[in-house]
Amino acid sequence: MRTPTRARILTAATDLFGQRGFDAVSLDLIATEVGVAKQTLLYWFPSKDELLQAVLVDAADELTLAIEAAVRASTDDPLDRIEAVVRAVFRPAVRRPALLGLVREVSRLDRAVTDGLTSSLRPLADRAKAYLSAEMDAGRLRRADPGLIAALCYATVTGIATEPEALRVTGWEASPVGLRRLRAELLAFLRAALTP
Amino acid sequence: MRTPTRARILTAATDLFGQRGFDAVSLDLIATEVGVAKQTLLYWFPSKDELLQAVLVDAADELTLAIEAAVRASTDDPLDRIEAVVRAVFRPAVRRPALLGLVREVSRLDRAVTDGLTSSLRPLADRAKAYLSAEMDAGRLRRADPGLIAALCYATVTGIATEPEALRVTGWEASPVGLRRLRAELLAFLRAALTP
DNA sequence: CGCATTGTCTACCATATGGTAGAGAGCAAG
DNA sequence: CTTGCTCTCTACCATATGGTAGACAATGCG
Repeated sequence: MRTPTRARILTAATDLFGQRGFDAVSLDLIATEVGVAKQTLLYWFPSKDELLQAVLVDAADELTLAIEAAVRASTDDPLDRIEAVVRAVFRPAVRRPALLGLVREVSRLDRAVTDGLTSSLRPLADRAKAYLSAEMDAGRLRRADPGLIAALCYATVTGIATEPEALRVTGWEASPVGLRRLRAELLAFLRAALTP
Repeated sequence: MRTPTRARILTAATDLFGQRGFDAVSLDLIATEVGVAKQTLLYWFPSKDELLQAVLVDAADELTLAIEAAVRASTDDPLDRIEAVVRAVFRPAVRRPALLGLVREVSRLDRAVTDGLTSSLRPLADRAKAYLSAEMDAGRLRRADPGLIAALCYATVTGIATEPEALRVTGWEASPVGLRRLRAELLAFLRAALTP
């Protein structure tokens, strides 16, 4: 109960929006989850839309920070670096599936709400593109469209991290060992897809 | 207006559920889209949940048929066959983005509603697994866990097909030529990821 | 103390939504 | 014609939801 109310609202809203989708989650539900009255939510965030906005900014910041830290801590080899980034994204994605689920929710929402998010992610995407392009020129990555490669990697990682249903259909089980195997296969898959 | 009402309701509901999510779409909206009164919907489908169920079954059937046709029409080479399947899924996915969006929506819904869908897709997944496994044994595909490979391919294809936002951030544009480039890169990506 | 600010709450409200009840039009069969 | 069946509609209803108005307690400050 020591955590400030605003932050608790934000994390609860992130989880719920990411798991069930924006429209499926009512303010009352979030309030109950936080253990507070609905009006306290509306005190901190004037409307449900503004709450969503704040949640999106928050999630983008968290992912951006994780990715940048992974990049700085990794070696120069592009495949290692990509692996480090994927690991950095995979960890929070597994701990809080809602986080990436939220990113996917973006495609469902109004452009007006998500424009801020996409524009805040664009620099990151641009840096990734430039980096991939340079490494392709150096012959250390398979030659391809850098932007689409970035999008494909993103799609693979978020797709696999946010769809336990699809994994269950193929017989995968959600255990620690299953998770390790999944991560290992994901990394091998990307490595094979990107090796020159 | 010649199309039977029931079918028109189904396609409208598929598009709307897939694009905006189940909870974001009201019966009134679907009815307006179809050009019919809400009670006509409730005549054909006793409740919103049963409408969803029917929509899911319908979508699964459509995808299954497209995939099976592609498999039958393709050569024996596994990489060609996978390419054929991806093309078969990519085409309806582009024409009606909602179709795959709907499949992804499944992870948000109650297990009770989606159990029918997953169990109807399981035979397809099992056949894919067995096929991949055999081809790996024959040395024509990179050795890996067949189930997870199937899931990864699925995640990549649906991820890229259902998230125009992510593509826009990386500078991609939604034109016929952009679409062809995207498909080409997707196929090259998968081919590289699966080649021994 | 006086008093303004901050944060949380109870009490409402207008609207939208899923769903019910039942009427009526068109039509095929007896 | 009449009867019954299929299909669509208008008229409602109960509930849930996002949001407003304002009371009440705590806290910090002159």
